[in-house]
Amino acid sequence: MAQGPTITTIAARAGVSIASVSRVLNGLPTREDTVRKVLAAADELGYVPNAVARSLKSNRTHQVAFAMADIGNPTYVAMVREIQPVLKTAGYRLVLHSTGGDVDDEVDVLRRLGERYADGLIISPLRGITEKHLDLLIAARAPVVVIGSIPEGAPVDNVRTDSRAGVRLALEHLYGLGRRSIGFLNGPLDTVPGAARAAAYADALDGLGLPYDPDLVEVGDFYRSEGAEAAHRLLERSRPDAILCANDLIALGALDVLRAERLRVPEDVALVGMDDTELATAAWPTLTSVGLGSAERGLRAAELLLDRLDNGVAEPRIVTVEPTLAVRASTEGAA
Amino acid sequence: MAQGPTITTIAARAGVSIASVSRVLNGLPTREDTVRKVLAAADELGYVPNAVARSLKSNRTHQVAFAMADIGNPTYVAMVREIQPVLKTAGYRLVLHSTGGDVDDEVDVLRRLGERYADGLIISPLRGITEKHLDLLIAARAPVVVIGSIPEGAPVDNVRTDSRAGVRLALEHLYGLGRRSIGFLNGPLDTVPGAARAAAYADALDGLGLPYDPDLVEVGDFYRSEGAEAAHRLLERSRPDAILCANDLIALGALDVLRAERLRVPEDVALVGMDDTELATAAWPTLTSVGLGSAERGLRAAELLLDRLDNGVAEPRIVTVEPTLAVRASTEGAA
DNA sequence: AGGCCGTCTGTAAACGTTTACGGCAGCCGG
DNA sequence: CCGGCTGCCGTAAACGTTTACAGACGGCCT
Repeated sequence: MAQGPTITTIAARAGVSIASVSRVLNGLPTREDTVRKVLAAADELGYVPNAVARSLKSNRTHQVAFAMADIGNPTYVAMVREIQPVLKTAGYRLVLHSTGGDVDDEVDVLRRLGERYADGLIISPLRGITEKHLDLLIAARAPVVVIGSIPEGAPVDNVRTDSRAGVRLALEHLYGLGRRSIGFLNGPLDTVPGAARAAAYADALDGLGLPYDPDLVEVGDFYRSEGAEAAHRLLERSRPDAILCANDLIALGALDVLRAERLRVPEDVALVGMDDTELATAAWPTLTSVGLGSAERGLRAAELLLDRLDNGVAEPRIVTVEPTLAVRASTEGAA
Repeated sequence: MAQGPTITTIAARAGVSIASVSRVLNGLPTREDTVRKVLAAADELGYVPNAVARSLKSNRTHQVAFAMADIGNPTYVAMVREIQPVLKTAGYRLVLHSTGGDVDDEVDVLRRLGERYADGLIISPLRGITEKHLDLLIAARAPVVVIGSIPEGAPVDNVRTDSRAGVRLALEHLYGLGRRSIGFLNGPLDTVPGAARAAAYADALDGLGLPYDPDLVEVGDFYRSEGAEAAHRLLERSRPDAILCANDLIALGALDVLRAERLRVPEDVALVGMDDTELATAAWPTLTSVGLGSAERGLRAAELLLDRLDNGVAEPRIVTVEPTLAVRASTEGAA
């Protein structure tokens, strides 16, 4: 594992200056036989340019960071899956941060961006943009794209989903099937998705002329076991004929409980998940689920960032991804 | 987005030399009031050290790369999920490469490691270590840990799973349940897992005194739809009383087909998946699955790499992770 | 009082690139 | 035959750090 060759080594061997070596390697116009000598020397030495030195000079790392709460969550996997190839094609590496949804961790990522280890950042803050975030965002020395909603006037690109429309899609679908007592299993209210979905649920009920019944709402966390517990609590109190879950994992938990209670899905209770992940089609009955366009949000975020990296400053842009409803057996009988 | 402050800026403002600034910021012994002046200046300027310059000097990037075929595959998600926190705790960032299982891409990752953008690499080559890999591995200027099997004597750390034992666990379980006609839906034979599992299947049958029947074996790809197609082909020819699938996705595909054919699971056909992912418990009936310790393999790989980064060279080590069998409803009746 | 030691600081080199600038040789035209 | 232009090339500076080395200064001991 000896120290690798540098352009100095090559220059010595080829009998030229390091400037010539650099020029040849970068394809700048050079006399034929100089090119030959340099390339030969580089080849014999197995030269590989040092990315760090290059970055220092060019002020470009060719890296982009992506920060999200938990790579175990299929939503984020979908995003990464879109982001990665786009970056790769454009010649960027992907640096992955799992913050666990911790605000301090998120802020830390933002601050660290000042170390210039990456040319840009895509961040999906679970707890939303706090004051601390905002200051750092404004002062950030590299472009940032936020996935999720941001405060008015924050000076960054933003990709969001219309979760209000998504919830409305789900409730209208259930309403159209004749369901009138529609429960809701939500995630924590102090998260961005949790808060947004709570508001959207109340809104959509209102739009359908249905009353808001607190007994039909339970809050847990975005995991299966917590979803099951929440479903359990809900069913102890009330007997809805449909349940909307704030993500597919919660819906799986609810499915477990419904099965244990010998309630048939969808005959007794129709079930709708959110995020439309692979889990929705793995379940039985397959889950109707509201797709919030995770993959597309990832894609658009990457595109926005690359555009900004290539073309410099521009007005902050906001992209909204439309939700979709994938109707499956958990609301419409056998698949 | 003005150019950020450097130690030179700080030095000017504090009226000291850049060496003093560096010393203060690195906590080297310095006179009290110099420390104060420097820290004050740094604070006022909002100084953040430049990671690239630091890397150039120290020859450490504090980054580790992880290369695998597809981040959409739950197996790799499990690995990343373990690798990330370990690296983070040790002060390393994670660079993610999805190679799509393409050999050239994998080789490229290995070659790029020479650019020194990362201090080490964890790689899980889908197609195995070819000659090209091997040369680069030997010449690599940074430590590499390979997840999956490697040729004898390759000079790198290695974390592997005993898939032979895993397959044996599954077949013995099925045998114990009285199944004697055990089909096998495999992935491509030119992948490492595919080849290993094919051999293990033949082996385990032999160990149980069962004949190897080519009609009971089908090859597809490691995806759900391909698994379904393979299952379909298999069932057209033969009527096994159990099917082992080379991963959970294939098993889901098989489940779809069995359901369509009105074959009951597990009464008519017992079904076993591999990898023991989240999908296994999302399915219905829940899937018995062979756990190949993806999470643990990721963890151990990260530990090996960090150890090598901290403590320099040592003999190449091989860690083997034992498989486990999670027995669920798809082989043992109602959950 | 002089020398010495210890503490702190500044100068400068180094990490591996890219690139501005000036020099040199060769060629052409006048 | 000389001046100037063109085409290549080498020298050196720069990116932002860390760090070896030497210098400055004060205090203490003899």
